Formats: sequence, C-alpha cells, structure tokens
Amino acid sequence: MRLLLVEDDRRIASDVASALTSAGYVVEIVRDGEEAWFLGDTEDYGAVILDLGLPGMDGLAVLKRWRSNGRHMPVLVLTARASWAERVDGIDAGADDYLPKPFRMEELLARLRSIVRRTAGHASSVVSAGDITLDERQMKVSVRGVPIALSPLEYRLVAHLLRHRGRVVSQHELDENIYGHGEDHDSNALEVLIGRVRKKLGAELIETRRGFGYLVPETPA
Amino acid sequence: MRLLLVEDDRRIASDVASALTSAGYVVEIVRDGEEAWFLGDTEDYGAVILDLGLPGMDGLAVLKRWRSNGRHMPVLVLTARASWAERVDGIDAGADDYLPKPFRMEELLARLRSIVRRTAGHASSVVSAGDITLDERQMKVSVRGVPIALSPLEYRLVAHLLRHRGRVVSQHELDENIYGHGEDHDSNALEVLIGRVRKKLGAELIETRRGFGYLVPETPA
DNA sequence: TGATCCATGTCAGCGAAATGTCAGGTCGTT
DNA sequence: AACGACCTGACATTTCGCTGACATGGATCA
Repeated sequence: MRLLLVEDDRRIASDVASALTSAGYVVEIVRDGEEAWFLGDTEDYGAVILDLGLPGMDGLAVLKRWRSNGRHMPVLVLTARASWAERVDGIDAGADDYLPKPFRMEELLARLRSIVRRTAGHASSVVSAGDITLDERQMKVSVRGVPIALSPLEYRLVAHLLRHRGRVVSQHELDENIYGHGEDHDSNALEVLIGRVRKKLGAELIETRRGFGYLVPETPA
Repeated sequence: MRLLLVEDDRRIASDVASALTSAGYVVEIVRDGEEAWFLGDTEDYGAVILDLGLPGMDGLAVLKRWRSNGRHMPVLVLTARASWAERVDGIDAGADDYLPKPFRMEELLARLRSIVRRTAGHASSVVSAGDITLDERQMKVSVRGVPIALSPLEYRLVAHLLRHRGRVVSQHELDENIYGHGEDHDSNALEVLIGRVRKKLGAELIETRRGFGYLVPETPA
C-alpha cells in the first residue's frame, strides 16, 4: 500500500519511512505543507501520516482542505504538542487518529493498520474499464462478469492501472507500487507481468505508450 | 440529539451530562446495566456513552446484547482499563470508539462527534454464508441447521470472517482480532486454525486469496 | 495426585502456484 | 537498416499455504 508521509524533520521522516517500508508499505515523503496538499489532492494514497508543525502550510489546514475537496483517505496525525485541545482540533478537522510524539514505532504501525481497516468501507470499491470490472473488497477481477483468477502481483498491477485509468502510468510508478523499493531494474519482470495480465484479461485493456509507460483507456459513459 | 449515558458514578455522570446538555444534546442517564439494556433496546438514541464496570450487568454484555438484537447506534465506551486485550474485546462487542479515563470533556465531545459522523455500520444477531449460519447471541455455528462444536479460537475466526464476509480479510487482521497482539508471525498457527475450521465446516466456506488473506464469499439472497 | 481430555501451538515436508530469468522475437522510430 | 524498447514462451526457482503428527499445557475428575 502506498503511503504519504508528511514530516519536516528529516531524522524522524527517515526513521518512520524505513519502518513503514519494512512493514511492506510504499512510502513517499514530503516536508512541506503546500506540496503535501498538492500530492494528497491529486494522488491516491492508502493513508497519510501527517505531522503538524510544518513549514509552508499548517498541517491542520492541509487536512481540512483535503476533506473539503472530498478526499477521504485515512489520516493519522502526529504532533509534538500533546495537549487535549490539539487532539480535539485534529479529530474535528477530519483526522482518523492521533499520535503524540514521541511514540513507539509499533504503536504507529498498529494505529495505522487500525485506521486503514476502519475506513476501508468508505472507498468506492468497484471500478471498471472496458469489459473489465475490479472489485477491491473481494479483490476480484471479472471480464464481462466472468471472474478471472489473478496472482497477487497481477492483481496489484491491474488494481493500480484501473485506479489510474485514463492516464499514462510510468514503469517506475508501477515498480514502486507493485514491488517495494527494490532497485533492480535490469530485469524485465514488469514486462512479463504485463504480458501475463494481457493474456488473462485481453490485450486491448492495457495500451503501451512506448517510452512512457502504460495506459488503460477511460471508458466513455 | 438524544443520548443515553450509562454511568454509575454520580459525580462523573452529572459532570458529563451537564457538558453534553450545554453542548446541545438531550441526555438520559441510567446507572444500572439492566436498565441500560432495556432502554437501549426499546428506545432510539443518536448515540450511547457506555461506562464499563456497572452494577447489574456488565457493560460489555449490555453492548453485546444490543448488537445481537440489531441495535447499531454508535457507542462510545468509557473505561479505566485500556489494554489491547480490552480494546479487542470492546471492538468485538461492537464498540465504535474507546475513551480511557480520565479524559477531558472536550475530547469526549470530539470523539462523540466523530462516531456520530461516521454513522454507517450495522450488526445483526444472525449472519450466514452458504450453508453456514452464525448466531452471535448464542455463539453457535450451524451447517444446514446442524450445530457444530467449535473451540473458542475457531469460533472467533469464523465470527470475524462471517462478519466481514464479502471482503478479503488479511492474515494480519485475523491475528489482531483473534489473538490480541502484534508481531510474532513466524508461526503458522493461523493456517492450522483455518485448516481445522475447514475440516469442520467444509472447505468451500473460506477461500484463500494467496498473498492477501482469506475470503468468505457473500451469498446472493 | 495422577490420568485423561481438549485446545492449541510447533514442526517438517509436500506440492502447487507465483515469479524471476533468459533467450530470442517483434515492432516502431530515426 | 539499425537500434532500442517491448513482447513472448520456456524454464528454474522461490514462496506460500496446507496437512498430519506430535508436543505442551491447562482443566477436570476420580
């Protein structure tokens, strides 16, 4: 799962990021409120870990703007100031949970799992493109109603492409979202994966944009 | 909005009640588990604030009986004890949020707003999938009407999977909800448990989603 | 106290599924 | 045509989940 980590303290950011990474998440880090807002507004993250006390734009303001733009991803708020007033503000701004610094990494992981689980029902869980339907709750992919068995990696590939249908997705982005950060790329594993998915779901689903990446066309309503 | 406040300590009850009243809620107070259960079962409340440690009937038991009767109003549990195990018990019993004592009144209000905001859930006393029926009130599982004896862990497993039928449940989530701790996982105890349940209830009930978790398919009505 | 039962964890090994690797192919661009 | 990006099929390897057998440990009861 892809996470956005918003934290300006480099030391904390890298500690947290490495813990998250080894827990199997794919992590993007930003240190600035403006950029955090932009990414959270335009990209899809499974969850956001948001430090208050940021340069650029206040963390709570970022959160409120996301919420008022209809962005519902789970948000875990971190803060050094552990006053109850802040907790209240955070919850009212739309935070799903709240973690005062300093914290143990295990607790962060536990709370993260908790909010991800709790808000899992809110995601619109069925996406489709062309003949293909993806049910994220059941992790089931169907072609014209017929369920197709996909391996884990194949599923992640399809899920990511369908979530971002209508735009070109680079190989690098796919790498990051499907595998973790294993920098190998003298391998064509991704291409092989694409091939296998095409064989199962039909070659038309995924278009190749030579030199740029892959595209699942948006289906006109 | 009308609230039910279940709290046997008169001092706390009146403090909370006056705070709630001045926050605009209409509050009814009960001090006894039996009466709480009766009112919660027969009247409609926007939310319930439930203290554990009650005379008459244990708070968690009250909550469980509400839930198994199909009462799904948001419930905020107050407790002096806040261990992980308690939390798991509370969540299993159907609590929407937890607030450890002592607490700030503002935080109680914030959490109350929060659980009311996400009014969505539902819980009924009997769920079924395929040939399997789970009666949560009696903690009884049947296959085509024939009761099957399950061990405590087996029951928790089945109950969790059936409550969340129709979506893939990760091994980790099962771990957390069946056992109550975090990071042991170099054991295959859960897989063994799954195997035993399958032997008792039939292999078709639980599908394996390799790499992701398990799924009890939703049965079309 | 000891015998026994039941629930549960542990372990080793099996087999299938998943995934990576490689060695050519194909296709498009210059 | 030549180059590089991409595709494909075959094969090797690794991972994952299942199973049966055994160990442990607590509860119960004579």
